[in-house]
Formats: sequence, structure tokens, C-alpha cells
Amino acid sequence: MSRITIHDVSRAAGVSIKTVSRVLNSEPNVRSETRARVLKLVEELNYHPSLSARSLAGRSSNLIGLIYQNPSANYVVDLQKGALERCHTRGYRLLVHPCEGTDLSSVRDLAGLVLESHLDGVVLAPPLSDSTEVLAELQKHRIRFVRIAPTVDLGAHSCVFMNDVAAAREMTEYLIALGHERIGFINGPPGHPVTEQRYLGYTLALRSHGLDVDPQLVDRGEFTFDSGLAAARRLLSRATRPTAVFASNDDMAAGTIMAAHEMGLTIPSRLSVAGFDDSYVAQVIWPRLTTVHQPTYEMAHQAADMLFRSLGDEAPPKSVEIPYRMVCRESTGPRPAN
Amino acid sequence: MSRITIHDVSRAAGVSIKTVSRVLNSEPNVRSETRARVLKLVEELNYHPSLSARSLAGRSSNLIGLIYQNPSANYVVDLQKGALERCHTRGYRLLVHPCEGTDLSSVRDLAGLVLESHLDGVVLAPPLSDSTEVLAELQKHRIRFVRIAPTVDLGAHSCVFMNDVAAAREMTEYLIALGHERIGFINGPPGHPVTEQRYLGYTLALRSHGLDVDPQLVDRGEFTFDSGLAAARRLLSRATRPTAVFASNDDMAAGTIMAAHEMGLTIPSRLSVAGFDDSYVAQVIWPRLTTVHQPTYEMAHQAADMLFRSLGDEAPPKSVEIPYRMVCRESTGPRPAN
DNA sequence: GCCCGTAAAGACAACGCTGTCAACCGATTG
DNA sequence: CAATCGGTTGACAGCGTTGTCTTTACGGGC
Repeated sequence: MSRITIHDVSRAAGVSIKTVSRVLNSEPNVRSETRARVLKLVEELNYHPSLSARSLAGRSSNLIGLIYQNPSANYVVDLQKGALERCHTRGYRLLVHPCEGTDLSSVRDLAGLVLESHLDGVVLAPPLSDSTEVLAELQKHRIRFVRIAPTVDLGAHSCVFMNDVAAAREMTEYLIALGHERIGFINGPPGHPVTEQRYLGYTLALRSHGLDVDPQLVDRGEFTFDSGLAAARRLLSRATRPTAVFASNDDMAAGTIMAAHEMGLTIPSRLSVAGFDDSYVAQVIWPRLTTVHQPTYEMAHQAADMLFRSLGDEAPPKSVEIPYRMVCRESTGPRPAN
Repeated sequence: MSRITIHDVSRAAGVSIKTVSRVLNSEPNVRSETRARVLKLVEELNYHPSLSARSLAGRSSNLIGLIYQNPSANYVVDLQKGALERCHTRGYRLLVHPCEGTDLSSVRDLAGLVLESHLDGVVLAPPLSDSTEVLAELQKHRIRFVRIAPTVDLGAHSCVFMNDVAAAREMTEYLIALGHERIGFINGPPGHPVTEQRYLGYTLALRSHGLDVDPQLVDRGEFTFDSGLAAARRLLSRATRPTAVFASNDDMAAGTIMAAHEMGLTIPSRLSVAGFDDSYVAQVIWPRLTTVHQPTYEMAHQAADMLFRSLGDEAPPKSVEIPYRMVCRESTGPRPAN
């Protein structure tokens, strides 16, 4: 039982392989009668064109890459789903490529991956979307790419993003509106694109409401639960404890909630906690987390779409902003009377 | 700047393309001196062989598929990581394929996927690993596969699994040992491979300790947080409330904990909750969840390994059992004095 | 009635590699 | 010294498509 090829179909239909090829690629200049006959045979013989042969012979491989380096499972899955959905409707296939480790070797591998697999283009998720090495490598090989949530070289390439500054600012202002004045902040790791932005939003909100940015109220984590737990423990043991903590992602917010539980601080009556991302954990922990919905799925979806458009020489917009959404749940409340 | 091919390397090294090919594939009968020269040029020219050409010309595509249909992000990511790691060390590439929807079309597509992409084989995750349609389709096309956690046709093909029955039994016995006698159970959806097994473990434990299986204490969910929450609400409002609830996965256990919080039942002093999977949420919710660690990563890793071995005609073991591990945290405690 | 334009279809050479087989070499053997 | 052999290498034909160019058929305009 060997593979069914275009030759089998062409023989059965009594046409040349080129005609079958034309039908399969929806090219013009095929009589509708012939087209129908070929299509019927394709169905009957259960013929599936070889992608390898296609990408070898043609200009396109109908394969794009999704490149990320992110520890958060939910983020990754949303990314994949968004990109996959778009790939599916456009007849593309997706190769996922988690870049583990920050070493340079994986960066060099990247161009290799694209070349080996004949990728038509790649979608770059943060923090890789800001890596100058990665960008340089891709450009050197003239590889098309779309970046998700970059913070540097905005104008240079297509990208899709959300306004992290405005979102962080709005969340902080929400806490201020609830009466909080000592608002702690758990920052992300330095160097990560969104870290600066979310912190900036936090400080802008404070300043515009006449509040000082107290370094005693700012700590730092690695965007992981454990690091958030540790940072929150430090923050909540300070002499002047904050009445609200804004963690710059949900995992660290979950850590903060755990720390509060440990210390017997009821949420939100004695401590308000806000997160960022609206990941799965936000809906699952007690109390449910007030957070900013990051449109990861939509961004990946849009990024893939822009990539396809640029592959089709259909000059895509330089950048697309996807709106975020405040999600107010039960982890935040008015400042304690005290 | 066009692509660098095997011809460029062979020209530069002053050998035939076949010799370069031999070097790249670690074939014998190449003088070590020649081999070194070729390798050096490959490095210098930054040559990357085309996988399309390879899979078209050769017998193997060095590409395997990971096929799943699972809503849980953490499970999926663990699966991917396990398979990817093994692929990486063996020089294979991984095509992930989430089968959304249970419709037959995706099943028919499956063989198409394999044929189109020249996959050498596939790893099948539950619940697809039990789908007779999928298995039939793969066999019809003589496609090699390894199943993860199947429950039917065990002997027929290679598979890797864990002992869900024993694990569920051990967890139930752990609760019994804590003094609990009214132990609720939240079952999974009918038809899913592990549903029956975990329930069986639960009943076996009860019976062997002289306890009845009270249908009033058993409810059902869909392995999702929301369904677990709903089931727990029902379960905890019954006349004779259980003193412990064993949810057959972590997401539903998280829902149970949320329900308990809603009803003001402190955990574990008034209600013990146990889960299954040891997914990310288990470590993040308050109190941390007592659960069974499901070795998802290891199973995927092992499955990929077995697939590679069977591709290399190195008759792999028919089935491999990966040990589970009880993880006792703070969500379980002695039966309330009452 | 002839020429030309255009739609429809085919012939054939790539694409970049591997598989097969043949060729060559120096060394061993009878 | 011819025959043989194993290690080393190369020539060349695919693999299953698409791209390019050519051929054929069929109308319409003069």
C-alpha cells in the first residue's frame, strides 16, 4: 500500500498532473467540468498532496513558526490556539518552537529551524519579540515575522500589542478610587518587555493622583507563583503594610493571595490584591482575582493574520493594538477603615 | 541571497554531494579527514539541510505528531514538553495537533495530516488514545503510534500509562485513614478513559474498608473548574454532607474548594478536599491541594522514546508503566470531631 | 477564409536531498 | 602476478510537487 500521488489522480481523471495541480491550488484556466472530475477523484482516492514536495517545488511551504519562551502554560496555550485557529482557516500548518533557556545557541538555531523547515514566516512572542539577536538573525535571512507585544523598534516591523501602560494605570487608578493610598507593586524581572511598562502605568497613576512612589512598597518577582509569594511575604511584613497589592501578573498575584492567607489577612477586607493577565488561575483561586484581561488569543490570532497578509504581498498594517479589558472580581475592595 | 544547499557544501569541500550527505547522516565509509573537512564547511557556510527534501527523498521525515484533545493547558504543555525534549535529543521535530471537537471530520483529517506531512509516527494522548476510529484510521494507513494512558486494547499496541485505579484507591484510603467515612466523589465525564478507572479505585478502597458506595455522595463533572464547582455545590448541600471530597481531577477539586469557601466551610478542618493530576493549580490555590501526581511529562517523554525505538526497528516494550506519586498538602486533614 | 487572441491543457525541468549501483583505490590473497 | 576484497567515493535516478514554456482548440474580427 504505497502513497497515492498526484500521478494516480491524474491517470484516473485522464488529465495531466499539471491540471490536477491547478485544481488543487485553485488556479484559473481549468474547465469547471474538468475541475469537478478531478475533485471527485481526489475525494475518492483519498489523495493528500505531500507538503514536502510542495514546499520543495513551490515558493511557499504553508508552514509558519510560533516562537516563544514562556513558562506560563496558559499563556502558551492561548498563543497556540490563537495562531492555530488562523492557520487552520488559511490552510497553514503551525510549528511550535519553545526556546528553552536564554542561551545564544537557541537563537542561532532559530534561523536554522526556519531554513530547515522552509518556514514561510514566524510569529514572535515576548520576551523574544524584543531580542535584538533574534531580530537581527531573522532579518539577515530575510525571514518575515510579526512580533507580539514588543517594546523596542516599534516602527520597524509589523507587530500586535496591547497598551500595558494604560492598563496598569487604569488598574492602579481603580485601587485609588477604592480609597487605597498605600498600594504595593510587585514588579516583573528586569529586561522583560512588559515589566517597565506595567511599572510605568503604576507610577503614572500614583503621581497623577498626588501619591508618592514609595520604594518600600515596590518589590520584584520573576512572574512565577513562588517569586510572587516570596515578594508578597516581604512586602506584607514591612512596617507600613500596603492596603492593596498590585502584582504585575496573575501568578504573582496568586502568590500574594497565598501570602495573605498565611498571614491571616482576609481579602479584600484587610488587603486588596490585583493581578494582570486574566489567566486561568485568576478564576480559580479564592477569592477570584481582579485583573486585567490580556487578549493573548486575539493577539496571536491577529499576528498570524498579519503574517499571512504580508506573505501574500498584501501590505499589512504596521501595528495593531488589541484592547485590554478590566476584570473586576472579589479580590479587591474598599480600603480598610483603620 | 539564496538558500545554501548541499551542492554549495560539496563544491566548497571538493567532494560529491553524496559524500556530504553521508557525513550529515553519520553514515560509515567516509575517511575521517574528509568528514572533518565537510563538517567544517557545513559550519562555515551555516548550511542547514532542507527537511522537505530529506523527507521527500528518504524514508524518514524526522517528524512526529503529538495528537491530543484536551482542554487543560497545563496537561497539554507538559505533554508537549515531554515529547519535545525527547524529539530534541533524537533530532526529530514535533508537530502538535490539537483535535478540537469530537466530530468525525477531525478524525478523517488525521490520516491526512500524517500523509501530508510525511509524519513518521504519532503519539496519541487521551482521550484520543481510546478512540477506535482513530486507531482504525492509523492502522489502515500503517502509521506507527504509541498511546498514552489507554484503557482498551491494551495488548495490541505500544503504550505508556500510569495506574489510575491504584492511585485513586490509595488516595481514598488516605482519606479513610484520616477517619473520613462519608467521602464524596466527583466523577469525570462518561467515556473518558480515566473516568472509570479513578471511580473504580474509589469504590475498591471504600469496599475493602467496609464502607458503602453511597450514590448520594457521587456526582459528576466534565473535568473543568466550573463543572467541579457546580458538582461540589450540589454535593455539599445534600442532607448528609460528606466530610471529604475526592475530585477526580485538580480543576474540579479547585471548584470544590471554591464551593467550600462560598459556603463558609473551612478546609481542612470542616472539609477535606483531594484532587488528581498535580497540575499547576494544585500548588497555587489556598489551601494547597492534596493530590496524585500524574507523570504527564514522563509519559509523553517515554511515549516519544518508544515511538523512536519502534521506528528504528528496535522492538520497544509493549507497555511501560510510569509510577504515580501521592502529594499530600494542606487541603486534607482528620475528620471533623462532630 | 485567414489570422490572431485567449482559454485550456500538457511537457518537462527544476526543487534539494537520499538510495542504488558502479567505479576506483590500495592491500591482501592464492 | 592476477584475482579478490573492503573501504571510499561519485554518478545518477528518483521522491511528488510547482513553475515555465509550449501546444492545442476554439471563436471572433477583418
